[in-house]
Amino acid sequence: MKQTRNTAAKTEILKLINHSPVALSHAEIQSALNGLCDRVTIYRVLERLITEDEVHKVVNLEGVVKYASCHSCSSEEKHIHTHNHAHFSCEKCKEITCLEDIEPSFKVPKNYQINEMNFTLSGICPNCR
Amino acid sequence: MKQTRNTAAKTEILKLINHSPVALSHAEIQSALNGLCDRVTIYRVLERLITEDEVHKVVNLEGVVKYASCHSCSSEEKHIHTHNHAHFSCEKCKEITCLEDIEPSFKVPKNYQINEMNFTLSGICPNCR
DNA sequence: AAAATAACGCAACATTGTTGCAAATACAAA
DNA sequence: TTTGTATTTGCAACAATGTTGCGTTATTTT
Ligand SMILES: [Mn+2]
Ligand SMILES: [Mn+2]
Ligand SMILES: [Zn+2]
Ligand SMILES: [Zn+2]
Repeated sequence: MKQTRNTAAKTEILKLINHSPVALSHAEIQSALNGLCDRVTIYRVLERLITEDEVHKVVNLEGVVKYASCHSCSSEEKHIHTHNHAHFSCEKCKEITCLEDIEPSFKVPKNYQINEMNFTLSGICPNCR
Repeated sequence: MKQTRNTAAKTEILKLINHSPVALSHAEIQSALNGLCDRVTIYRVLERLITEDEVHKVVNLEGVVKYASCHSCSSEEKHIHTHNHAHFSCEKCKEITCLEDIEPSFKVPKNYQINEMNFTLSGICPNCR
């Protein structure tokens, strides 16, 4: 398998995501980086960070893609990585927060092979009320 | 409130969605309509159908927006409409199916006001295995 | 130091979704 | 049936997001 390198772009992007309490969009990351690298590079770095299980992708109810760090994923078990926790998407401030302690229970549908799950609650976050 | 009219575009789009076993994207609807109307009109009709609670919007794990009919929503209770059922997103054929009998249980997060939920399972659908 | 590999910038393109405005249409009232 | 009007549509223009190819730069290995 192809090895990976640490670059300024990758370091800064990961730092941004790790230090943010909410999930960040590509646009938000780009403006925070302040011209450090090209927007295509941001897409490619995010892709890399996901395959390396450093961050995960979250999509809100409107289809907006955001990226969040993997707090609850211990580094040892990163290869068996699944983000089976819930997310909250605020309708007012549009922020996405990981609700890492919420694991929904459900009956598994017959004949379907389930690999991942996305459980997103939306409404108003504590800051907005 | 503003009244709504029945047009050829609206009728055909609703028929398409109602007769499809899986959720349809704007692009799929457009190609099925075969030039019946402009693509902007499709967006506007879909918006209308959603506010009229005829269809609902589903977003898959990659952020692709699709539209599905409201089978389990009785016409009487359309004004108190919430789609609190799960969806399945196939990683192979990319189809989205409503799993209308699956309602997940979870503990409500404190301080968050929940208005909607999106519970999407993904993996391989029965047709693809 | 040289070769190999990984990451990058840039340009070009595709897809998705939005907005303004004038023309067409649906539908209810006359 | 005709008329009036609010609703819907088409078109053009635009914005946002994401992808690809390719030549250049940077990092790692030999
Ligand atoms: Mn998360
Ligand atoms: Mn559904
Ligand atoms: Zn908020
Ligand atoms: Zn499938």
